[in-house]
Amino acid sequence: MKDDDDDGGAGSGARGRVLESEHGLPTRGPAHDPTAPVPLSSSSSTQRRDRPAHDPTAPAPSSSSSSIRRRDMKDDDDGGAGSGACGRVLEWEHGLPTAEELTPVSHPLIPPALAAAFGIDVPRTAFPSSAFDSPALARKPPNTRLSLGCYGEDDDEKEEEGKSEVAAYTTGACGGGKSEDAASASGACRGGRAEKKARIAWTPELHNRFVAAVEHLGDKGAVPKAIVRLMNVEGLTRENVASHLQKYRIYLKQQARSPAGPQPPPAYSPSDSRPQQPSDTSTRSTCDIEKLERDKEARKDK
DNA sequence: CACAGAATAT
DNA sequence: GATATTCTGT
Repeated sequence: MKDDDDDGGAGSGARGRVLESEHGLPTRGPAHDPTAPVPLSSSSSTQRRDRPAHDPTAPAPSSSSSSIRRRDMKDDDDGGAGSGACGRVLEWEHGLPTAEELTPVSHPLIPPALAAAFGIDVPRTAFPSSAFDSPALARKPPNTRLSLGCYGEDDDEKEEEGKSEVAAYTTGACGGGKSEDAASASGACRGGRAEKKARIAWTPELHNRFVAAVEHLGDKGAVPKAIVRLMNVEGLTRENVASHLQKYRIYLKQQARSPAGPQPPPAYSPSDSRPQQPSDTSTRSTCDIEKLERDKEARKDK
């Protein structure tokens, strides 16, 4: 247990930084490939100081003029929402992110530094939009990348995570003891080995997808594996979902237990809470869920 | 063995 | 408190 640092209580501590992407949306194209798994993204409103200039070698996806925002939609996607957080909650209750929002939400959120480190350039849209034939395949291509930010330490830590990537857990077994190298995590274990998994942050977007998937799968089929598949979020592991699901269920139970309970701030999820309002039962909205549904089926079909 | 779920740890 | 990791049953 020499791990020490780690997140630990850190959560609330100063090191709250997580995988927040750049605050500014990088150059945004209109549409992305619907098939590509949405990279774990998170947009926090936390004021984030910019990273120092990127190296000249880095492509630096973040353009200086990041004022490109497409606000035509009725709702904004990110939950963080730095500006104006007024009736947004209501909006959420109304409709989960529209399908368009749900799927295409993919930005190259890899910190420039990291990208450079890996010698990769954030792929923009390598796939023909009509390539949604098989999302499953889509995730495989060289396109896929870990966008999971690491719950690193504070701000100025440097990423040394030696290519952990997905391969990290592949070796899983690795003889059982796994904490050893992790211990020196912060130090320098260039050896390259499975490191501690960075904590993922369940941003409103992620949670939305999660809820949508769960609800869509139904009580019966809402198991981690299925959920992960439906969500189709790059880097999201079954364990991540399992953990979240566990909590989510507890939350639901509480909700059920106190329907009239005067406990307004349960807010487990900043986004939405329950499935849908009781009002309509006939008007099945064709929304995000549908999209997911389609995706799922397509995938299944494959 | 892989997975889901609960229990526990960080 | 939020997630991760471990444990246990299937």
